[in-house]
Amino acid sequence: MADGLQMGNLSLNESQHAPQGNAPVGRAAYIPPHLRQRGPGPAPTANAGAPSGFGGPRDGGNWANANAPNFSPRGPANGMTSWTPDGKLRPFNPNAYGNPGSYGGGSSGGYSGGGGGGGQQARGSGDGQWRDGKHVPGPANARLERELFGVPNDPSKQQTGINFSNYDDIPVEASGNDVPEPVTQFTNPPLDDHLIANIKLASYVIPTPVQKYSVPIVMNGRDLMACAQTGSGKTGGFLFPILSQAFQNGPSAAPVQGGGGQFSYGRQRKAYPTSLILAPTRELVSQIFEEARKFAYRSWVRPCVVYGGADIGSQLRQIERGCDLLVATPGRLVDLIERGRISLANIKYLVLDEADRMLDMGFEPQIRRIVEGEDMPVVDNRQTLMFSATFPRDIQMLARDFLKDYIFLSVGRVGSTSENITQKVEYVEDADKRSVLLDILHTHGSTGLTLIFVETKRMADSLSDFLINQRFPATAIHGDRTQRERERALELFRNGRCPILVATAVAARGLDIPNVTHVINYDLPTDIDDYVHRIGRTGRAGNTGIATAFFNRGNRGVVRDLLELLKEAHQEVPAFLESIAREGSGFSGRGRGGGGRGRGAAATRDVRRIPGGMGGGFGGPGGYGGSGGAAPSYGGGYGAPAPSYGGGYGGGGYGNPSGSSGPSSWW
DNA sequence: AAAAAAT
Repeated sequence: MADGLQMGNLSLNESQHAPQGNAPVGRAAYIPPHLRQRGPGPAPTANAGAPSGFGGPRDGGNWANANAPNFSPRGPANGMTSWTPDGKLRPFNPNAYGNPGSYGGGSSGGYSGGGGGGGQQARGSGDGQWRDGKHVPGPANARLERELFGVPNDPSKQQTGINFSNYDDIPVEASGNDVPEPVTQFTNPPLDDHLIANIKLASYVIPTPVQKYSVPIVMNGRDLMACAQTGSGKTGGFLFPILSQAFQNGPSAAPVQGGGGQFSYGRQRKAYPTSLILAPTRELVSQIFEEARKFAYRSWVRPCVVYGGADIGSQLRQIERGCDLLVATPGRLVDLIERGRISLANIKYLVLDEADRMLDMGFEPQIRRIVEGEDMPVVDNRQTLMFSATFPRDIQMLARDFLKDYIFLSVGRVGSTSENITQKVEYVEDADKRSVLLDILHTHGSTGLTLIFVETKRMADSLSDFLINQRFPATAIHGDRTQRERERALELFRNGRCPILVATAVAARGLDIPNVTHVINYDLPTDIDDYVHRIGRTGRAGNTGIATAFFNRGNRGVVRDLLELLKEAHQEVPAFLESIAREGSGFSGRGRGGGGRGRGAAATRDVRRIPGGMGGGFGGPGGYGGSGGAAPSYGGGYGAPAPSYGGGYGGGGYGNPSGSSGPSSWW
């Protein structure tokens, strides 16, 4: 569960929002970067008021009568009787979802999803179906419900999440053309009743700020570029509207290539998901998948997950049983496409989660291949949502190529204003760290879990070794350990048998571990966002937490950001921090100027509306630093080092990655 | 600099 339980009251501070388009009045209509090279841009296909989700009746038709011969391979039963290959009526079989026998049939449609006659067709336990143009939810399933949603009052199954008060003053800024009004509740309209029921089961009470905006944006058929981090509720932010529309509109009616015959009996089947969610790490896709299972409970939508390092055979079997919503890491997905087991021809919704991390990890070629090099519908024929913690230039390029007339959403840091976490910074030289750590562990007592972050894998090993020698129940997690070891370490930590976990950045983000009462930054990260994520492992679910950081001059690169953060969160600021911050009066180490940060400002800005900027927007000299911004000071920072801006990007460097438009002559 | 990721 990446994005957690919410409770209590959330009141957005409306004064901090700018829901309606922020483009200065009087300026020519905004043309998003990705359309600028395409001449007079085509009107976006999806318009407000006419959601096109999930291949619903794009032409205004009615699903019940949809004249759509080829449904997605595991599409609606459509009221047809199901026949086996040898012409017998197939008996209802709850486990035989989409039995192969039902494909490849006659001229009329090539597909009959089975389950006709009397029985409701179920897949796995409790799943629903789409029939006669209507959503028929499956029966309740107590066991599955417990598995998905946990047992009330059972701490081991307890839902954990972000403390609700953390959301109170998260600023959200939306810009772009015709930004829809945010919603304030999980209600119908706009959300589907079945989805709302599942949201209730998951104990989500009120939408998080990002959800308040993303729900109407996505449901109005708009593309979205959201700068938000794990923990902001962004998983629900895209799952809610996507699933809601799926429930209301049914499976995709997009033409399936190859004709009906391809589904003849005995042939291996290809999956044609309607939604694709890409994320960088295995842990992340697993978490997203688990969320999707919750909100797809009893619905016709069957979520699947694929990622590397796991047995591909079982993943294939899962896909064969039906795959409407696919959560994937890029590498494994490319593999499956190459094997001909997945087609993207029916994609209606594409989500890139943690896009900046995916690029950091070198996934751009795979992502471009998936989005532009296979059978994915073009940008106008799908809805694309991108999420990214930062908005550096390579992400802007991606947005320009993958999105159309998008709405830019900027969500402030979660936890930056949290007072549930008491943050302490101690001055500790490297040589003293071990003994100070022992002091802390001795005095902190044995309540709760302690998570210790270090910068290197070697340090993780040596420190956990040291602690074990000192008779502390410690273990370690880092990228050089096998997946098994990682899972084992996490499990030991979770269940309290090893209440001390030494971790590298692998555990900093996304992982949701309940009952962490103390986070120790034995080594501070160089990126303040990492720090925020790390301390966010504690103070969750209404509990308080302590975050201790060991600081010395080696960390002066983050001193300014750290200082700013502590003040923002109303934490005590030690005097040595102030003085070290004054020492290094020059750069703050990472080129993050004043700009878009600080004082509760949203994390990032919509570069499209920088004054005077659009023309030079993407990189005229001095470029997107905004009006007159000299290169080094560069406004927002966006997490990239200052030197890389400059004029750096003229001519060759930029190229034309998508190949979708003319070469270097641009606006 | 580290981490992560298809085999």
